[in-house]
Amino acid sequence: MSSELSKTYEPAAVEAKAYATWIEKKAFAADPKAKGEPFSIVIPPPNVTGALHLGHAINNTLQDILTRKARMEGKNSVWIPGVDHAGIATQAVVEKQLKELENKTRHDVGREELVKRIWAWKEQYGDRIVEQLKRLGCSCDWDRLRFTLDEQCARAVRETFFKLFKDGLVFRGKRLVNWDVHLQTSISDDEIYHENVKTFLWYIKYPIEGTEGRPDHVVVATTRPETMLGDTAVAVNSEDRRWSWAIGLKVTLPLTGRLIPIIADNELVDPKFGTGCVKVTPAHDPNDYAVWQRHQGKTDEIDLINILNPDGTLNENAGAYAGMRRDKARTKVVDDLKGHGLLVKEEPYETQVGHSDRSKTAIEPYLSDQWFVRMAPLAEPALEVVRQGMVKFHPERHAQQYLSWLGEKRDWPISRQLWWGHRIPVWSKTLDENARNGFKALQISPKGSHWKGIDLKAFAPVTGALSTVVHMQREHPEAIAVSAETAALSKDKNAEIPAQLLVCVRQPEAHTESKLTELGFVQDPDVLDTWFSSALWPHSTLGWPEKTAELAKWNPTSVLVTARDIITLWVARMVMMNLYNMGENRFTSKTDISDVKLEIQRFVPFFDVAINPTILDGKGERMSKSKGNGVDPVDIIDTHGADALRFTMTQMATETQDVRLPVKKLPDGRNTSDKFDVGRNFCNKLWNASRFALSNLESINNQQSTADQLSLADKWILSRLARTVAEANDAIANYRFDQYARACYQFFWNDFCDWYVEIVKPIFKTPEKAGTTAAVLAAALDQSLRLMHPMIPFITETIWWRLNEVRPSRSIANLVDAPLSPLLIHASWPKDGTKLIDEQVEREFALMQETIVAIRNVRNEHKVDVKKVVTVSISPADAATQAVLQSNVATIQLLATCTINTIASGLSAPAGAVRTVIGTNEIFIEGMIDADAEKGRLSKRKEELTKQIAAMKGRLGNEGYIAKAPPHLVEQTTKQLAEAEAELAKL
RNA sequence: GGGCCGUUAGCUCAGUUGGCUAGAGCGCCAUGCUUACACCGUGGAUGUCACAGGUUCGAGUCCUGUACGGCCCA
Repeated sequence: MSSELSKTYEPAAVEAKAYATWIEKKAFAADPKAKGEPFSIVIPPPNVTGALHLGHAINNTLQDILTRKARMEGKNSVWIPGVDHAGIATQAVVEKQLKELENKTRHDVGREELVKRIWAWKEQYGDRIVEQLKRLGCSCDWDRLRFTLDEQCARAVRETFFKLFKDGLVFRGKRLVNWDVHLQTSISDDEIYHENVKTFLWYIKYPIEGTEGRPDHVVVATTRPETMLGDTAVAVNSEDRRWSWAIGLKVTLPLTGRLIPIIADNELVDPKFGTGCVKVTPAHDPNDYAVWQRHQGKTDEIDLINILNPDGTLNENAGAYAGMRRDKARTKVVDDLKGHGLLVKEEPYETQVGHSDRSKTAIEPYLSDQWFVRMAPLAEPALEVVRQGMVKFHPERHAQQYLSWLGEKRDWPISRQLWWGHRIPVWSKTLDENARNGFKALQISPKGSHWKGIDLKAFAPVTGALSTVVHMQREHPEAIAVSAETAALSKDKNAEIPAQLLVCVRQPEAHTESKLTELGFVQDPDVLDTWFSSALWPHSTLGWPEKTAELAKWNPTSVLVTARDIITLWVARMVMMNLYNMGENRFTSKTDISDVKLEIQRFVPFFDVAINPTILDGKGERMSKSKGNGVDPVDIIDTHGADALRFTMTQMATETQDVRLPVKKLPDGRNTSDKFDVGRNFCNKLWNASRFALSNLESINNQQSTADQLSLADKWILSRLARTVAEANDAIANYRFDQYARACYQFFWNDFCDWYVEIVKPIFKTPEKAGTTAAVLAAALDQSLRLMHPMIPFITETIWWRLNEVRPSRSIANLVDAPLSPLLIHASWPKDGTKLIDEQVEREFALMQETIVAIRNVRNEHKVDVKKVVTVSISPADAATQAVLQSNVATIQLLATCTINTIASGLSAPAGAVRTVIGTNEIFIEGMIDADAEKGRLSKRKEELTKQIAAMKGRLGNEGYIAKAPPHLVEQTTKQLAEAEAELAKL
């Protein structure tokens, strides 16, 4: 299958071949009917218009680590990939293209044609991000790729909407949106830019009714005088003694003659600013709208009057100004106020005005019909599962954001004035007088703007379209649901009689839809927020509402890996919707939960939520296209390799909220960062160490993998390996990916390469004696590859193939279990080898290391030529030390380039030798040129020790310490003190 | 305005119920192409753990406050 490893590590070749092999062998394919404990992850679906960025790189690397490890552990593992249709972003891309290429707007081509074009665009470009994820090495089951707008997801969306509709959890209401009067659509906050505009601040007099000798008017200031036509109150601060007396009185609104109240609102009005009186226009200003909301249901409830048409002209509520464009109306209003002597002054003023990114026109806060999901009943169970720890955040602190946001239970606006998305499956019709009278006679009145459930019998007397719909519902209660809503928001309060009939159609069905159209019903033009479809992701991807094997096996999913900023937008909604849909509507209130605690766990979307850090540039700023500070992961894959990228990302995945990645510009204009060198260097090291091991293993004819005579180094590397496996298990179980990377790095580089490989080199010079060493070397490499595969899959897989050729059998009886597997991706995860951890061995090895380092140190300081063999004698502290050093003389001589002359206690320094001290062992190195250098070092050490001894004596002399510190620590300090004093004595 | 996070070596970050004589990688200095690897080896230098108080025998770690930076929600 493979051949020898190339002399230099070439990631591009390695990666292409490994990925192709996995695909060819269907290595990522999962089968819900296969055995094994379930493990599943659904990908946070990336935006279809997007390209892979570093956020994806880290996020998907971590998911891949979890998936690959679970797979190796023998779990029935699946990673479901998918892409998000990203409503506004995608439509904007295509609309922009339409404008550029054909100079047309969406209105020119029409809804159907635009949607067709967006699909065409998606077919052409939508796979880009998937291809990029593949280059990253993601082991997603690509046959299960989903799109939030595909048929399966659409089915789940319709089903969910229908259920919510029937349960009265979805309703239509008014809301202030950012209205683009040119494009006649609402736009989101992030599509607005603010521009400084030179205008005036106009001060207007509003006469007060019945002031009884006090000031007879208030003065309000505004930059948008025409909005006064929609004023419904004047607000003052109740603490403001200038005006508190006027609360409850009324003013006459100039030009209209309407009487509006003076109300108290301390949140809106800062008495220190301006006149202390603020006009309130709830339908045309977000702050004023908040006032309206605050006063709802209170005694000082106020009206809400919309004075605009969708095209920006004034509507009939503006009286004489109806039909004028907003700028015309402004001039006219100012003139008329002047005429009435109600304009106090005009002050030049500069203010920021929000403009639409797309049409460059000033946006208007505009009250429009929007659909909402009622949060309270859905949020409560979703809060509870997190409070109860059934869904756990990692790091834990992120649960707070989830709980506090969801705790507000603010209704979720789900409609978007777009054409690209799941269209709201509701058909509505305004009821005629006759029908309304029918309702009146039946004394049926919806509560608020929504009304749930129609008693069929009660409808018997009703005729016309209403009756037909009622019959349709009676015949097909599973297919449609009917509801009604009142007409008015404010003024028309006593008319709480259904004005609109709403029909929700469960699944697309031409017959029903045409029938409704025939009856004069019109489908809502809006589409659903993209998050509505992504909220269903953990079950819609698995086939819900069908009762599929996938759903049974893999929902709840094991873990969701995502970014911090998505906790509220997405995580919270998935929890709600999974509980609601999978729990079959049982979990919609708090009272349900206490009864069904055990049951409810089965319906969470995931058990764990792992939050990965945000990657910022070197200055701590978010990476973005406009700033040009982003690093393209694909560039890094090209220059460093995907494994290098992945290693670096893994190492950066700490528990912090964000990590910095200093960005460097390349001459060709691309961005990179030195941080990726860490990953590349590590991969290079792995590659070359493996080449070394493989070439030596090749020379061993005796493939017998028994190990009777393990050397200290053999036992040591197996002990270290066992420790590392334990560390890795721990780290990954706690989503501490950085610790996993660190453990692997340390083990492989510092222990395996720097020590074990170096020690083993001479042994292979006589292959016939290297049988045991080969067995340990092969086993160690085998386990290392398994251990690191989830993080750096390509390179480990490639080396694995070669290892399989060179030395198929790597198990060592009673020591290392290494079952053969043609592909590493399917090899078993290293067994817990904690019984191989040997403290004694590690201590002895450390003693040897310290001795070697001490000699090297002296050599370096005395500038001894690397090749020169020095003569060394050692005076060990005790017999045990002597024995250890004695039995490892060969290794010490090899790694410190020396000849050991004598090891004997009580030895005195040979004439002219430099003396150094390790603990209480004295080491004498002969033939040094400059003896002073060592003296300097030793005197520095003396100083250090003296300081430490003083500190430890101080501690031990402290009664509190002796009395309160744990005995083992006191003992330890005593021992350390004795050691330090002994060492000092030697110096 | 509310909540959360960060501030540890020149840079990027670890430091898990307080026991630290504070670590790693990069960079830096010295030295070596000893055939696995110069994307490397060997050795070395580097810190009032943001600041000010407090608790404690003992604080990078806990508490309070301040400063600076960031994020989320209003």
